[in-house]
Amino acid sequence: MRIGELAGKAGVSTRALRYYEEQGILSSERTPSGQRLYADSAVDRVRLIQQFYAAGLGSRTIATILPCVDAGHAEPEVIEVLRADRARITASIAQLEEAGRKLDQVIELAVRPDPEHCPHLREHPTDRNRASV
Amino acid sequence: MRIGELAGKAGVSTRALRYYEEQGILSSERTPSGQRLYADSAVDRVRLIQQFYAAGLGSRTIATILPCVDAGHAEPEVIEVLRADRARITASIAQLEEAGRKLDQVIELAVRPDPEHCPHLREHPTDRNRASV
DNA sequence: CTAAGCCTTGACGTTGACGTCAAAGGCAAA
DNA sequence: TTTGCCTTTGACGTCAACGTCAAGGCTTAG
Repeated sequence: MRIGELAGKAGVSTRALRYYEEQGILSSERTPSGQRLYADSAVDRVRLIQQFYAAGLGSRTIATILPCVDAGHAEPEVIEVLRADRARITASIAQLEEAGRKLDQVIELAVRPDPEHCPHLREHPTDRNRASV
Repeated sequence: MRIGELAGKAGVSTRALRYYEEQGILSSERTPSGQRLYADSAVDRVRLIQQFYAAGLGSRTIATILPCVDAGHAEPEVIEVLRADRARITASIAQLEEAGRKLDQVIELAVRPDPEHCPHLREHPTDRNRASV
């Protein structure tokens, strides 16, 4: 398949695909005239790349990881990199969950401004004491 | 406290603090000579801002959220924004968890290249059949 | 053969959260 | 008063993952 078809199937732009190749995380055959050709497996590969990007990993890291995915093994020092990124992801999740809880609080407070659950509302006395939900 | 002290206590750069003010998410008093002065509470405020940034929220969004945090209530349309961001965070967490699982697989495979758990290893026969963990 | 549509490389633009440097003024200790 | 560190505004730099435009070549239906 050529680049446009892959882009359509994987849900990314052709620019992105060329960028991935530039970064060494996606390879292609070439027709005699120089057009890129991809195997069907490239669709899954691109989706995997997208997933790693979504996890906050950069091109460099992904370029390190993908060969391990393919080979099924890795050098010890590379494994350390993998573990480090795994830890980063875990930490990111924790951060997100914490921020999510904070946001939930704000939403809860915003939706149901109940003074009972909101001590600091009394610090800024407004006309809310006359408001009845 | 002045900007340097706040930066130290909150663990960010002075540039970041000025940027926050520029974005309208952090306010300060000024000395007659124009230097910024912050209350002790600014430390927590900056940490909260950092947390929201870490959650992938942008300055604009944070500028929308913070007044709600302070006021303890919000307009219905703002609440929708909050919910939307909450959903984004939830989705991000799911993405991260999925990527984390993928990475775990890779690590597991890399650490213990056991053909039993790794069918595709046989597609690329190497000398691993003589390797003993 | 020719027009429409897909492809190529090259190169500059974008966005966000700052980094960094410059020139100047403020502040406290000696 | 001098020294040295802190602060100010302004403005340009950075980095990543692309977007976008340009000028031209390939491909295929008619």
